[in-house]
Amino acid sequence: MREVTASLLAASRLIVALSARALADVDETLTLPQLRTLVVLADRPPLKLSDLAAELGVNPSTAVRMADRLAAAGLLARRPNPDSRREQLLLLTPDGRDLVRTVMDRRQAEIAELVGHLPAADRAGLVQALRSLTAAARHTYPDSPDHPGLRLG
Amino acid sequence: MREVTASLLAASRLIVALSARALADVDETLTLPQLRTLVVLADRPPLKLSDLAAELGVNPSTAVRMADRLAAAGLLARRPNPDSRREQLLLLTPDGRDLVRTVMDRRQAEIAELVGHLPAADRAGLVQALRSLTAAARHTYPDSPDHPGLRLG
DNA sequence: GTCAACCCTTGCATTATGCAATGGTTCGAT
DNA sequence: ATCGAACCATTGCATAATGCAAGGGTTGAC
Repeated sequence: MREVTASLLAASRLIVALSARALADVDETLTLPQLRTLVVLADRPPLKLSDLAAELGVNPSTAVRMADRLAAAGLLARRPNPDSRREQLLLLTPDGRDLVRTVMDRRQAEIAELVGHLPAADRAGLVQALRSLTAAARHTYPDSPDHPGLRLG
Repeated sequence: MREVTASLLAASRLIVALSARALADVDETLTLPQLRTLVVLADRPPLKLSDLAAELGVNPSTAVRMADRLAAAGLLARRPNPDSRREQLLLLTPDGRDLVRTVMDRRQAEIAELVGHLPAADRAGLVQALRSLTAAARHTYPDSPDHPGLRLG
């Protein structure tokens, strides 16, 4: 059992490190929270600020400032909601969308290269085992209202 | 291939979330960087500050302030190095050691519970596949002088 | 004995974060 | 219709984490 957890932790560290590297390779200045914000906003209809905050699991004030910085960097745009003057809609600019796509592609490539070194049998076993694992997580944590970080795609 | 990376990313997110939860369950106030610092210092002979900084991959000034905070919290102690007056040795207090052990145990338990829901076959396949993966990483990134985050235990 | 290299520290700047207070907006109940 | 509760974004204040640059003490080699 100790072996399982140890290998899981090592693999997780590895993926995190590769992800961080993919980000750094694409843009030295963008931080991880900033990327996370952009990712949440990508491929989704415009979000109002409070929904973004909820999605990220942070305080609204944090989301406000994050939006400030990303807007200043030209990656995000604020639009008034025509249906409600107290709300504001956030969406990515074309630059923001491009950046997200580039980083994601890069990460995909980094991980793919790693997995490419794996024997085919291990590769199949990996998918099978990890699917089981996230399924088990879904079972253990049925739905995570208070754990926004736990997104089991 | 897309499947493999997607499942890897999902699993990594899961492990990270569980780790964060284990920490929060044990101590609401301790931050992740602080825990990481304590972990580096645990089970190791006293480190001088510059070595700690190198181990963490941060600027020495960051390590100084981290040590300040952890010392203020009673988790870490500074000792003059009898062999060199310009150096300083950092080590955990008994409280610090206890805290690290508690958090690690908790994390271990969280992950173990998850893995416990896995069919035995998947469990074996998981270890095998993850071992292959970290082995592949070792091959792809022979030794990581500039990637202190990449510890393939 | 001098000077370069090393070590820790501190000042300054920036990002990320939460809590509390505030002013504007919406909506339902009266 | 209006009044108050709920909602929304924002800002002030505090703290942690981080890097860069400068500075003062210490060591060691030459």
